[in-house]
Amino acid sequence: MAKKVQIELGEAELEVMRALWDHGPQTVRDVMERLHERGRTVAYTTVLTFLTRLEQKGVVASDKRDQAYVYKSKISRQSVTMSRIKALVDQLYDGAAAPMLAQLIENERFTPDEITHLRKLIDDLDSKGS
Amino acid sequence: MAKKVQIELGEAELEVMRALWDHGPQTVRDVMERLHERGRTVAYTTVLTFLTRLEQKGVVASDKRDQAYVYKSKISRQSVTMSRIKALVDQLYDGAAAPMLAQLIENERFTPDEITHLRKLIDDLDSKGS
DNA sequence: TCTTACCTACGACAGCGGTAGTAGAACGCT
DNA sequence: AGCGTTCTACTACCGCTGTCGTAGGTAAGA
Repeated sequence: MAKKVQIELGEAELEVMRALWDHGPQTVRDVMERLHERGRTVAYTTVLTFLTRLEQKGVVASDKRDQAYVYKSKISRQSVTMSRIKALVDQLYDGAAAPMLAQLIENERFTPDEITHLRKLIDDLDSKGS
Repeated sequence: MAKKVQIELGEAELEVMRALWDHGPQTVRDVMERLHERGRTVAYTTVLTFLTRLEQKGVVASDKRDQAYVYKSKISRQSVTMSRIKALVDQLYDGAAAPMLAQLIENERFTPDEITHLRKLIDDLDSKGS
C-alpha cells in the first residue's frame, strides 16, 4: 500500500481526473466534452496534453481501442483527497488534523441532516478506537 | 469584510506566512532563521523575494525599523486555511463540504480527547443553527 | 576614512502547469 | 487516387513559484 510520495496535480489536471472518476474511461474527445460541460472550454490538444502528462505521472492509463486511445484513472478520488488534505494539514498545522477539522466544523454551514450524519461518524470513532 | 477572491500562496510562501503567524512581525533575517529551523535552508535573498512578493500580493505589510524592514502578516491563518479547504472542496466535491469532512473523519486517527472535542463542536452546531 | 557587515533592489533562471498550434498518420468517402 | 476528418506526437509559450547572485546603499567599528 505504498503511497506515492506525492500526487502532484494542478487544478486543470484535477478536473480531468474528475471527468474520469465521474464518467469512467474515456477518449480525449469525451473528456474534452466533459470539461466543456463544466465550463472549461479548452482545446482538444490541451486535453490531450493533460492526459499525456497524467499518464507520465502514472495516474492514468491508456489503451488503444478502435481509432482512439481510451484513458482511465489509476488512482482513487479518495487517495487524492486525502493526499491533498494531508498536505494542507501538514503545511498549516504541522500534521495535526483535529484543529483543522475543528475550524472546518465551525466555519462551514451544515444542514441538520449533515450534522446528524457527522455526529454518527464521530460516534463510530469511539467504538473503533484509535 | 470582503475577502480576497483568492489567496493564492505557494508552499514556500505559506511557510513564510507561518513564521509570521507563529512568531509575530519579523525581519527578513528572522524569517530566514525560522525557515532554517524548520529545515528549509534557503538563502537570505530568497526569503527577501518571498516577502517582497507576499507584500505585492497584499498579504503582508512592512515598515522600516532601525536598519531593516519588519514584516507582518495582514491575513489570518484561519482565512488561508478556509480558503484552501474551500478550493479543495470545490475542486473535488463541487463545494459539498460534508462528504469531504466525512472522509476526513473516517481516515484520520484521533485521540479520545480530540473525539470528545469534536463531538462538542458538532453539538454546538445544533444550538447555533444555520 | 576605510573596511566590514548587513540591508534592499533588481534581474535571472529553471521547472511546472495551463494552453494551444502544427505536422503527420490513419481512416473513410467520393 | 484524392480529400476531409480525426487522432497522436511534438513543440512552444507564458505566468507563477522557488531559488539565487550581484550591485549598490548605509551604519558601525578599526
